[in-house]
Amino acid sequence: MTTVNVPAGWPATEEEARAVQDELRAEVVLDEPGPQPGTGHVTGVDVAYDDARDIVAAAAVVLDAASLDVVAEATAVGRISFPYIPGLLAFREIPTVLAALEALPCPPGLVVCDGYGLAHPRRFGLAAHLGVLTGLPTFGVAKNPFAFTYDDPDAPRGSSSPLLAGGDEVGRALRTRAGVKPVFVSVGHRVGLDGACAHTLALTPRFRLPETTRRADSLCRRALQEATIRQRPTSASAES
DNA sequence: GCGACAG
DNA sequence: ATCTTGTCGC
Repeated sequence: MTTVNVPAGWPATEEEARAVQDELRAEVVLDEPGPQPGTGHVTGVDVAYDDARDIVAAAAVVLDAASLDVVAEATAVGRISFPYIPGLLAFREIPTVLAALEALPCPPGLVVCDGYGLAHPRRFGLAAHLGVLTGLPTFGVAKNPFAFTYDDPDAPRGSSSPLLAGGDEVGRALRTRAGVKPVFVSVGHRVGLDGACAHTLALTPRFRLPETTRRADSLCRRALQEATIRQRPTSASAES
């Protein structure tokens, strides 16, 4: 596991953060179809917090896209770099996520984020932001519709409906399990929406959420626990 | 104007 | 996100 500090010059206010989004938004690439589902590497990233101790832990888990077997993993911990403000989630997660990705022993391939890409008030959510900073293909899978609207997709797995911001389709509500609440897929960088949905279905053979986010979620929680224990030793850790 | 709102 | 044990069900 690696340790990171908040980058110098990292936005400190909402105004600065929004300005960064408005500037970087122009760098997003939307005209690439992206990698073929079921080939290469697919990497899940996720973050866990301990606000009271000002600690954030990120995890990156690389899966073989065909077998969904774990190929590699890495974690990073740091100080919380930004408060949670809807629309500015990326500034809270990105420094530690970048460190985890850089600690991987192999190329991440396609990166799946926990959150949104273009489905965002300024069309520049976490997945788009991470894609621009790394140059990697990225998309987001969120558990909630945020402030967007959608019609409930048909019950069968694979059904979908547009996720709408006003009149624009900014993503898709995708049913990954028959009759279960859909997930909300949106493009980040260098991947098309059809491809992102195909990848999401390939990553959900058994559960509503993609294996990438499930694996990254459990790993970053474990990393947070270990970081917390190191900071404030318990009797159990002191004995061994 | 106020509240809601990814994690 | 997080607070949180056992328990119901495939």
